[in-house]
Amino acid sequence: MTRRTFHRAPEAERRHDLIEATLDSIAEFGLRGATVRQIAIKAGVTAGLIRHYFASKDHIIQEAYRVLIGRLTEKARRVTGDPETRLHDFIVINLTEPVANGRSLALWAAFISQVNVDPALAAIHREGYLGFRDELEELLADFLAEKGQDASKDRCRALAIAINALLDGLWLEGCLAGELFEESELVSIAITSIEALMGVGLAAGRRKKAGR
Amino acid sequence: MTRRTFHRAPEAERRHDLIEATLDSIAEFGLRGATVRQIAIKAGVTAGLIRHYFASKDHIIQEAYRVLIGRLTEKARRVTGDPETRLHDFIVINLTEPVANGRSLALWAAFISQVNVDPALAAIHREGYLGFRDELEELLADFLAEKGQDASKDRCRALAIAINALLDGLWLEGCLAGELFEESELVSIAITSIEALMGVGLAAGRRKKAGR
DNA sequence: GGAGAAATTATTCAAGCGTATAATAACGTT
DNA sequence: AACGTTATTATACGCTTGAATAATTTCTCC
Repeated sequence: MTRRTFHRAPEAERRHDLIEATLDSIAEFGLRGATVRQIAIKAGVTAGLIRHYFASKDHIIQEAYRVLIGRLTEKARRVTGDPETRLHDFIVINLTEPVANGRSLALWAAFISQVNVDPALAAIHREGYLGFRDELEELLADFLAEKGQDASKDRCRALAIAINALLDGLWLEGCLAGELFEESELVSIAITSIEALMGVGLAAGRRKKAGR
Repeated sequence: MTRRTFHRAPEAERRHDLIEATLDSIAEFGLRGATVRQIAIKAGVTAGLIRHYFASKDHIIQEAYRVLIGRLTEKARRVTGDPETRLHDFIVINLTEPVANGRSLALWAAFISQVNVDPALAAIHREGYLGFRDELEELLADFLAEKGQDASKDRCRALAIAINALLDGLWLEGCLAGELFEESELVSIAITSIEALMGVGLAAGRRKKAGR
C-alpha cells in the first residue's frame, strides 16, 4: 500500500487553509461537527497535521474566531472620507455581503454560544467587539459635529447604543431571512431610521447608491 | 453493591426536568458539552432514562429549543391593555430579565448556530419566530391608529422592521454586556428611540416607570 | 544528486459518545 | 401484603473523538 502524495506548503498558507477549513466546517456542521478529522478533510490533509500547526483543537478554534471577527469588522474599520460618507459606508458595509449573510451569522452564533464556556474565546470576543461601538461612537461624534448638532458625551453615548443596536438587529434580520428583503431594503431602512434618530439628513442627494 | 434509590416521577414532571437540565447543560457547556450523560447528571438521573422519554438525543434538543422559544416570547405575547400600554410593556419585557440575560443569549446562539445543520431545528425556528415581527407589526398598527398617525401598510412594515431590529439589537447588547448599562438604561433608550422613529410620544407622563 | 531537516501521513490509544438491552426497584391496584 | 406494571438503574457495545507517536515523503541547500 502506497502513501498519498502531498506537497509541503509555506507555514502561513497552510495555517490559513486550516483556519478556513475550520470556519467552513463550523458553518456547515456546527461546532459539534467541526472535528479535527472533518477540518482535515476540508483542508485536504490528514488529521495529524492540524496538531503540527496548532497546539490543540481549542487553539485552532480560537484562531478561527479571531479571523472571523477581523473579517467582519475590517472593512467597516477602513471607511474613509468626510464624516457623512464614512457613516454612510459604515452602514452599507455592515448590512450587505459579505458581512451580512447566513454563513456569517451561523459562525458568529456558534462562537457567541461558546463565550461562556471557553474563557479564551471570551477574551477574543471582548477584544474584538469592544472597539466596534467605540468606533461607531467616534463616527457619530464627527458626524454630529460636522452637522453642527449637539455632540455632548451623553447624547453620543445614547445615540451610539441605539444606532449600534439598530444595525446589529438589521444585520441579524438580513442574515436570518435575507430572502424576505429586497435588495438594499435594509440599507434604506437603516438610513431612514438613523436620520430619524439623529434628527438630521444623511446621504440625501448622494451620488453613491444606498445599495452595494 | 446496591443500586441507587430513586422515585418514579409523573411523566410531565420528569420530561420538564429533563428539558430543564438540557437547557442548563447547553447554557453551561455549549451544545458540544450537552451530552446525554451530562444532562442526566443535571437532572439527577442516569443517562438511560433520557431515552425512555425521548426517542433520541436530537429529539430532546429539539424539544428544549421549542421550550426556550416559548419562554422567550410568551410574556411578550400576553401584553394587554390599550395599544400604548401594550407597546410599552412589550418593550420592557423584551429588554429586562428574564428575557434579557447572558444565559438566554447563550442558549439562543447555540440553537441559531445549528439551524443550518438540523432541518428539524430550522422548522421549529421558523414556526416560533415568524410570528414575532408580525405581532410587533400589529402592535404598531394599533398604536399608530390610536395616535391618529399614518398607518399604511408600507409604513408599518418599514417601522416594524426597524423597531424589531432596534429591540433585537438592544436585547443583544443587554445580554452580551448587561453590566455596562445602568438599570433600565436600555429601556429608556428603546423608548426614546422608538418615539423618534415613529415621530410620536410613547409612555410620556405614564404612571408606570420605564424600568421593570 | 545526495544529505539533512521537517512537513506530512499513517497508526495507535484511551476516553467519551449515543444507543441498546437486561436487571431491578418503586408504586398503584387489589 | 403479594402482584404486576413500568420507570429507572446498570451494564455493555460499537463508533467517534482529540491526542500522541512512529514512519515516510518532500524539499532545500550544498
